[in-house]
Formats: sequence, structure tokens, C-alpha cells
Amino acid sequence: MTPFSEKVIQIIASIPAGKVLTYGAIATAAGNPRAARQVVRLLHSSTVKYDLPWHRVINSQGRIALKDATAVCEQEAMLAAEGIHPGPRGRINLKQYLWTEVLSPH
DNA sequence: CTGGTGACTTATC
DNA sequence: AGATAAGCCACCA
Repeated sequence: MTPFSEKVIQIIASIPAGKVLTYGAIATAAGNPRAARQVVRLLHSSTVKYDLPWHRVINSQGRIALKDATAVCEQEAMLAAEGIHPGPRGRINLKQYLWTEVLSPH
């Protein structure tokens, strides 16, 4: 377990319901702006072990990064259940839903 | 060790 | 807005 991993896990675990975070944002907050892919890997791994809100993590486009339409639909449903309503084509308004508390040190 | 791959990102066109 | 390309980094065969 590297410090980066712990931070990523901690950040993801602290995302409040109704908010989302992008892979890049998490990577940056964890100290590695280039580690978006590692965030993905960690998230995928840790989701199985821990109980992380993986559905609140999306890509920089404000879009669900999954490829399987079925899984995307499921994630959309989970987000909707938390008050996040994507646009007509599945686009999420980052300006409104992006969680900035952890990105901007208060 | 080498090469392929990915729930990514940014830059161009 | 959608498609392509290149960059980046850890993990696995």
C-alpha cells in the first residue's frame, strides 16, 4: 500500500452523496496528476475489497467511462438515486456536481 | 526484461 | 461535438 493508494482510497471514500469526482482530479489531489489510470486501477481493485462509491467517479468529460452500456445504465441509476441527474445523453454537469472540497484545501 | 493494455487526459483537426 | 493521436504509469502474461 503506497501513500498514493491510501490517499486515493481516502478521497474516494469521502465523496459525499450527490457529488462526483473525476479521475484526473483524484490523481491530482493524491499527488500524481498523471496517475489517472492508476486511480482507475486502484479504484477497481479497492472497490472489491472495500465498499467505495466507485459510481461517483467519472472521467474528465463528466461522462461515465464504462464501455458496457448495461453497466453505464446501472451507474446512472445509482447516481440518480443520489440526486445526480445526467443530461439527455448521459452527460453530467461537473460545474454543479463536481466535489471540490478535497481539491481546494479549505 | 519486453510488450500489451486500460472505468484516463490533453491537444489537434 | 466526435474522432484521432500521443503521453503516462502500474500491472500482468
